[in-house]
Amino acid sequence: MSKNKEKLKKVLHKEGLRFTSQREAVWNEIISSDEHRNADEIYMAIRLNGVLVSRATVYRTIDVLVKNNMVRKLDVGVGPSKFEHKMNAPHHDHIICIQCGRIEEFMVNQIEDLQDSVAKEYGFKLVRHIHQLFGICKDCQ
Amino acid sequence: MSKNKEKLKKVLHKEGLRFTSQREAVWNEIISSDEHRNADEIYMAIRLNGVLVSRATVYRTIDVLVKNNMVRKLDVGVGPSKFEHKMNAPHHDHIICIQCGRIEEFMVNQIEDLQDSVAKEYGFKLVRHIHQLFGICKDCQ
DNA sequence: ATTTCTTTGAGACTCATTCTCAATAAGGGC
DNA sequence: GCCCTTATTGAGAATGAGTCTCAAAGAAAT
Repeated sequence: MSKNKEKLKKVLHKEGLRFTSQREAVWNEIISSDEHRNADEIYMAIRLNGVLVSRATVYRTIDVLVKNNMVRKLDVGVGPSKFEHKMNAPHHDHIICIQCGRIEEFMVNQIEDLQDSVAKEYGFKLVRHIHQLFGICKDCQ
Repeated sequence: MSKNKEKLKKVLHKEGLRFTSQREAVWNEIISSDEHRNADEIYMAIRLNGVLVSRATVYRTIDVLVKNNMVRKLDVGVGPSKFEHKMNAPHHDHIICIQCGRIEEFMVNQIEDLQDSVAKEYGFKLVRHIHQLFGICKDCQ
């Protein structure tokens, strides 16, 4: 059994949820690409593969994956949220072009550390963060 | 004429928009409080003051104010967006409790500088950013 | 095999936000 | 002030992402 399938089984078990072919199909579709896709795009991709999974199940499954840190939810400021898997991908944040929608990934250790300090200072136990820079990319300027 | 009214007039003029009593009412309501309120709360507050402004106008006006950096839009992860004015208020970002919804403000110069570096590195002209830390506050832990 | 509990799918529903369009009001020129 | 042009407004319809419902189907337990 693949490592990814293992991972899914483990998380579902931890959540007290059953391993089903639908949930596997959603997870497989999400890890099959490094694109930032919305729920509907993921749903359509699964259908194109000939598998029948409802939109509701796609949303429900994504929720579980996001909650368990396997998928990141991305609010791009306009339209539906986008999702990306976090398997083997190092942590990163995003810089987004407000003209063309282009998304680049960035990661600065110093910023991560400073975030931890802020959380500590305010007595918060940090769960996640959103850090998105919006601007005009080189091509659109 | 108050400085705030001046500011609104200037921005509306710059945008080629007219100065109207409705837009003034929305702006006045927003600067009257330092709370983080959603569009509907702002709408209701205006009505309580006896002024009649439609929901559509509240949304339309907020859009202009956000675009012109007079108001900050806050996506708190669940439910409607919240808004806060930026008059005389130094720049800050937010740390949000995912249990009780409490919002604290923080500001770290070093993070701001690092953001600028990232934008520069990727060739982006930075327009705005979202930086929100989500966690469990002291009281909810 | 029977019971129990979870999951699923189809579509209804929610609710923040945006759109429509006829009526109204600003702003500029006279 | 009065016209004229053009923008703005309000009421409610429309949109659309996401969630919920509930009967049918499937898995697990006994």
